[in-house]
Parts: sequence; structure tokens; C-alpha cells
Amino acid sequence: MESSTAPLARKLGQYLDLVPADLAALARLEAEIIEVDRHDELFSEGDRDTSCYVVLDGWVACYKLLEDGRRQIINFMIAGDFLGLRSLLLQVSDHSATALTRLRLSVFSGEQLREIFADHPRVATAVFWAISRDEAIVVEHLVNLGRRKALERLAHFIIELGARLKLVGLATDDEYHCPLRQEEFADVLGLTAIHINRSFRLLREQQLAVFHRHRIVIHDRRRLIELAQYNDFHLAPPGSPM
Amino acid sequence: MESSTAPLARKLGQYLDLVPADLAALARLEAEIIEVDRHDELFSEGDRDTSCYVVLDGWVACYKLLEDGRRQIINFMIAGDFLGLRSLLLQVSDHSATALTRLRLSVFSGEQLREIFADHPRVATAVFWAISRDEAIVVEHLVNLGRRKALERLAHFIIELGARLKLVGLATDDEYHCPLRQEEFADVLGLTAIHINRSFRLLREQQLAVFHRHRIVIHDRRRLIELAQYNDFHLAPPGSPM
DNA sequence: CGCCGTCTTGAAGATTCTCAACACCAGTGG
DNA sequence: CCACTGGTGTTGAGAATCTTCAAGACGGCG
Repeated sequence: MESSTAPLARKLGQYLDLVPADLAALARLEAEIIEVDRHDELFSEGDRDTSCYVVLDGWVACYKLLEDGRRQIINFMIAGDFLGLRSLLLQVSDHSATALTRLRLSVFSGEQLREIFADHPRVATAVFWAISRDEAIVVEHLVNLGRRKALERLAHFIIELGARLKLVGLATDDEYHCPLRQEEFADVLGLTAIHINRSFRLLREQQLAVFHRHRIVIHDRRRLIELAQYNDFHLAPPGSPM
Repeated sequence: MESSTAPLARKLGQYLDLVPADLAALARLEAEIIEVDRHDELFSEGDRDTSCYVVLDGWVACYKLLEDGRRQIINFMIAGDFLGLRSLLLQVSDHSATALTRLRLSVFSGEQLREIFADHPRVATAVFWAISRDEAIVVEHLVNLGRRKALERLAHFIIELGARLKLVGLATDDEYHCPLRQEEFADVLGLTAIHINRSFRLLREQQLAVFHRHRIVIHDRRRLIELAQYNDFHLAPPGSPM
């Protein structure tokens, strides 16, 4: 599935109506485009003065490792998502990022970003909104790990990922492509790949959703949402009714 | 224990050297001060157009509830911490906040904040740094919940909290006041109060740390850090060596 | 075909939770 | 002064959840 418009503009467009000047400013963020192979590391925890990116195509995993090798994926970044902005002010990257698929990325420096912000306060606000939204997603993941059990966690994750992909035209209400392996589901949900496998089986047996051949198909969205106790405050566009 | 200088200035001061003009700008953030009783709700998930706050004194819990009553505390806010900034751009609060102790808070609107940012870009940068640091703390909590087991989680949390309190003069290396109940430790660490109790007993039996009468005392900091696999990338001030 | 990475399943074990009972302590009112 | 109370902390036992280890199945690709 290919997004019809530039995913970043599409995503920010739900926050404000982008006028041509705004689109031109966003285009400056996409001036330098690079390609990255699957399994390549974009940056690592502790790196200094890293670049910032926008994902144009492909999937990125942001993660942290413990000393003994345990890995926790913080979040996946998909088309339209920013990457590495937090490192800008911290000056040190607090996490690593790796390419789960072949990627197309736009690259820019903090300096370039500041220039655009100075010229286009509307765009700046929209970018800050996107950052806030990403933070809200991480917070919801925290709740997921802390207070939901395996099956609920997986259900929640499947729905949320679908909602994010739909915003950039990469999902319908009940289906999307998903390049993750079960191990990556495990590492984002704080479980083992084996338990993820058993949880997917339960979802399948209960006719809620299936994951097969890198494709998620949701069979009973209502019950899946109920199981996950999903609510979309954290993803809802600002003007939307309660 | 009372902080000697204003906690916000003290905290931001580790990011940049605050000149008198900066301090004056920060003072504008502390123009309106309110007091809040223990157990009072500052704002709730779903609220619109909420205010922003700086904690001057006392402890706040930011949390989310599931429909069935399970609670996950996202983070505790202490002296010098901002509160409610994420809701500014989302326009809807994605979490609730409650007073764990009697509080002194300064209150301000998004509009006031924008004015100060326009006049004092240095302060704006420092505030964004603080926001990034808070986000890094949440990310580290995510790793804590996803990939550390109970005892390691508790150890990590004790050390991190001590580090944060020390920045605003409310802790020494091995001791601090902590108004939390075991239930709040449970809700921030994704465990039950009973398991927290057993974990504290283990820490005590192994002579690592004790929690008694709302006071944390660390007996063997080195081993505690080792147990937690703690590293302070996410709290380290920007200029500090690797 | 054979190989490698991934998925699947079973069984046993570790971790954490639930339920239930009791201990401790500060405050309150008799 | 003491009994009572409500909130919190402590402990044990059994159950639920999740992990670990081990083995085999599947499927794409050389």
C-alpha cells in the first residue's frame, strides 16, 4: 500500500489546514533524502549531535538495551513520523534506532529545524503537536505494559498501530501490512516471542484478529477494542468531539 | 527538607547559566501561586483547555485509569517539575493528575508561556530541555516496566527518584524523604502493593536499601545500581562527559 | 534438495497476583 | 488512660500468568 500524499503533510494536515507556504516549509524538511538498508542502525544510545529524520517510507524501531541484552522497543516509527527530535535538546540520544525494513528518510539538522520554526510559526506549532502526540503514544504504551495483561496488550497494540497507519493512508479499519516479526511484538510489549505466539493464537481462536504473512486482519473490531479497553484520547485530532 | 533556591531555577540552571533577565522571565512563570490539598485532583484525562503548572512544593502523581479501575501512574512530579504542558498542544489532557501531598503550585496559561518564549528564547530552550528530560524519564520507565523484574524495577526507581530529588536539593546520595505509600510504588511500577512489600523486604534483607516512615535510606548504592542496571544517560546534564 | 530464519507447540519452572488474615500505628472520642 | 477505628503494612498459601527450555514444522531461497 502506498500513501497518496506526502505522509508528513498528511499527518500534520489533520492538526491544521496547511496553506501553500506551510507546505513549502515542510518541503524544506524533506530536502535531503537518504535510503537505509534493513537492519542498519540510525543512531545509538549515547550518541551525540545526531541528526533528525522524518520517515518517508518503511518502519523504524526505537529501543533501549539493558546491559544483559534484554531489549525494550519504545515505539515503531512509520511514514510521517519524526525521529531523533528528543536528542536535539538532550544533546545525547537516550535511545537507539534501527531499520526494520528498507527505509526512505529525510534528514535535517537542529539548525535547519530552528530556521524553519523561526520563519513558519504555524509549522512549528504543528510539529510540536506531532511531538506531543508521539509522547502521548509512549505514555499509553507505559499503561499498556504496566496494567494490561498479555492478550489485552496485544489487542491494544494492534488497534493503535492500525489507527496510526490509517492516518497516513497505510491501513483500512480492518487490515494493514505489518513487517514485524513476533520477536518485535514481544520486545515492544514486554513479553517473550513465545507468549506473543500463544496470544495471537487466542486472538485467532476467538475470531478477533489474525496476523499472517506480515498482515494484520481485524475480524471483530468492536470486541477487540472492548478487550483492550482501548480509547483514542491520545490519538484523537484536537478538534474532534469528546 | 527545604530547597534553598527556587527549584525551577535550580533545575534549569544545570542546563544553562541563568542571567538576571532569565531569572526575571522565570519569575513570571511563578506569578500566580495556589495551594492544593492532598487528594485533590488537578485535572483529569479528557479535560480541555487545562492550565499549566510548576510544582513549587509537594508531590503530584500523573496517572491513567483503565475502565475497570486499574491505575498506572505515569510519573511523579516534584519541586521544579512542569505539569500539563503536553495538554497544551493536544488541547485534551491525555492523563489525570492528583496531589499526593499538600501542594504549592504556580499556575499559568499557554498564552503566558508563549509570551515568555517570544521574549526569552534562552528560557524557551531551557524549558524544552526540561520537557525532553521528562520525556526521557517516561521512556526509561517504559523500559523498567517492560524488561526489568520487580526487584530490579524497584531498585531502579529508588535510584532515579533520588537523583531527581537531589537536583532540587531534596536528597543526599543515600537518603531522602518520600511521601509515597506502597500502593503508589505499586501503581508506578506496574505491580501490586503486596509484591512491592515483599520486594522492599528483599532490599532490606540484602542490605541494599530500606523504606521506613516515608524515608528511603540507601545502604549500598553501588550494588543497588548494579542490580537495577541503572545508567543515567536520561538524567545527565547535557555537558557532562560520557 | 537442504538450509536458515521464523513460527508453533508442549511441559516444567519462575514470577507475580489474589485472597485472607493479622499487625501496627496515629487519631478520636469516651 | 484506654478502647475503637481506619488506613497502611506484613505474611502465608494457592492460583494465574508468563518464561524457559527443548523439539519439531513451515516456508522462502540458495
